[in-house]
Amino acid sequence: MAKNGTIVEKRKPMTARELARMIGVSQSAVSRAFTPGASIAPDLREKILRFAEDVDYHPNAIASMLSKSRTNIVGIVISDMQNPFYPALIEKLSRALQRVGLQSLLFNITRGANLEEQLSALRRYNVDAVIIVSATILSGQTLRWATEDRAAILINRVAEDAELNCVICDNAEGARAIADHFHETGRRRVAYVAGLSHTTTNRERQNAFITRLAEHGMTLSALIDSGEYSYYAGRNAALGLLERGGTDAIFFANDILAAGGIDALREAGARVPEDIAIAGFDDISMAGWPHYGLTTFRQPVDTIVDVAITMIEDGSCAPGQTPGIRRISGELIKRSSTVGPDAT
Amino acid sequence: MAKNGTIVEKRKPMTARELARMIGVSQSAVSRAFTPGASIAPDLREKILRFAEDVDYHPNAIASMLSKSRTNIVGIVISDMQNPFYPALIEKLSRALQRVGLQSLLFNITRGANLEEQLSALRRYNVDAVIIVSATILSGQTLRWATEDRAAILINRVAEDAELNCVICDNAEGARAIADHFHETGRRRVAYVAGLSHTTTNRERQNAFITRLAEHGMTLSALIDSGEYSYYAGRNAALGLLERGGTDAIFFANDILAAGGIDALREAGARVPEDIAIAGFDDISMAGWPHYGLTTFRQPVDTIVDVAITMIEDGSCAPGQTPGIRRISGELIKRSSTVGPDAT
DNA sequence: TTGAAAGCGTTACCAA
DNA sequence: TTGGTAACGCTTTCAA
Repeated sequence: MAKNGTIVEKRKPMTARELARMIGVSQSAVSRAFTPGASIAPDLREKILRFAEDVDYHPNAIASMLSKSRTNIVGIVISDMQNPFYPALIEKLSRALQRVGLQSLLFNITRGANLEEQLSALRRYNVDAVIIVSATILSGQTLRWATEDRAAILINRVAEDAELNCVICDNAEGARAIADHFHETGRRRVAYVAGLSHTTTNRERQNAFITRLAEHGMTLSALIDSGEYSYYAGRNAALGLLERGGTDAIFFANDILAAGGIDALREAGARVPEDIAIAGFDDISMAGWPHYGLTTFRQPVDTIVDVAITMIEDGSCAPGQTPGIRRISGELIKRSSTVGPDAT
Repeated sequence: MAKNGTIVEKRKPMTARELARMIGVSQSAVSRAFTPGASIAPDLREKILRFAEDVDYHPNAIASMLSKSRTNIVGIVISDMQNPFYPALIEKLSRALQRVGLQSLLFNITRGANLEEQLSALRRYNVDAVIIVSATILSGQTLRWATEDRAAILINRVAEDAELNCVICDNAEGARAIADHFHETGRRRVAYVAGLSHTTTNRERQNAFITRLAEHGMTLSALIDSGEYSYYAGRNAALGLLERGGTDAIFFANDILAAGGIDALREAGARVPEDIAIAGFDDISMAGWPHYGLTTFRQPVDTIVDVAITMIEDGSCAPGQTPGIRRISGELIKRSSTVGPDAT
């Protein structure tokens, strides 16, 4: 029973030295027992591990970090948890990292506030690697500062100056697939709705899409910058397009925009896909809900995560290595928002 | 220019000792300069900090952890990122922690796999506190193991044996508010759809709801355990209830279930709220979308986060303190899923 | 294979 | 207020 209100002393965990003394071996031996591949007799290791188990000894990771100057921690920098794509990505990422013995230190940065202050812990904590999944906010300069002298990977955006490793869905491929699909399904007057127009992600999708439209001889009926990747931004953009008229298909820069677009159009009395076909990008889980049935380009999240993890493990994203961009192929997912409910 | 493929040595960061030598002061002085409230002459501190800035010296947090045996890291244990409520909570939580100088180490646990292994880093890394926001998965035993000898807070669930600190929305209050609201709006044959029926969260909502129905003399037309807190589970439950008939209102244990319910009912031709009123719990952002207009009980997420942070800061969740349950009041949000689009 | 001992970069205590 | 020095708990030489 806890002593009423009294601060009970936190029992200090056992150290390797204490354990060693108990068993009658050197402290080095204990360290080796816990170091895979260390040169130690199998039975000695066995014995030490058994004892450790009994007395509930666990090596202190902090002390280990200090002497190895390796933390087994990767910093994950994120800014946009509103878009469901990111929580889903973070979830897979952190799981995959855990599987290879890495922990995720979360940096949820806030627009406007002092970024270097928010990210200073990234350097002080000596994380082994930084994974940046924030498509927005971070300027090239901050990016360089945050990743200086440290393994770093950008996910879902590319660095302006190609000085950093990037793992990214092939946005151009996706945009072209959407354009082709619109073309095949007989759409001719097509609009594009950007999220944040200046982001690399948006530019890649937008440029490839517009180029492909031209190649097909289709008309870009409108080009809207919705200002943010949000449901409501999608609604507004769609309503604007509906009012203006002359559009029979809309490609939204991502799914959450498209979801807003679909809802707004239907509420306004337009039929999707009969009057206007809608496509998105990402394939968040909501896109597959019967209510939306959103045709979209599925980001290869699993592969992206795998590639990133591999780069961390094999050191190819370490500082000093020449950085590169890895573009991963995605997949067009056709659903009822473009082809109607009776499609294959 | 990076040397082609060569591993460039990672420039080792400067240490306090080196900086001290440069300036001609003791290493202790450097440490004090960076320690708020340490006894050091203001101008000496000034001088040291200025020098540090110039040569880009930053105290090594790892070393500091080792000697202070304080990490400024809190472990956040989560398992259910599918339900949008949790990413939103995590986001606010991590931001609030950052504001008080704490970093979040993420533990994304997977059902079934060895939990102690997944959580072992929680102990090895000596996190200052553990915040558990996983409503499911963790058994009482694992819970105790993970939080042993360590500051810990459960968010959104209560510990079976009240041995842990809990910060939780007043589920009973919310459930009663929903029941009252159904009553006021003339509903009489009401169903309850559980997520995971055995979770404390569900039990609190379910029991309070059913009790209140009885007090109002209303009929519990059905009690369904949907098996998981998911959109599709909500759909199935709703369709089942529709087919069975005899229900004019449904209280879903959370919003994501309710969203599935609304979509499924409408697709099946039922009118919401005219034929069946729908209410949820949480008030995730989607609930406010015009398409759903979901009446729900808003969890006081900001307050929950604030209370949790305060408990960590003032040490009231430290081991040895007598733990307690903090229930925070929420707010009923009336929307069109119960009162129609023309409500106030 | 084993043990002793020197770091790793701080903080904290003790004199000065 | 300052500087010297012993922890903090591990990893990693270097000898044995």
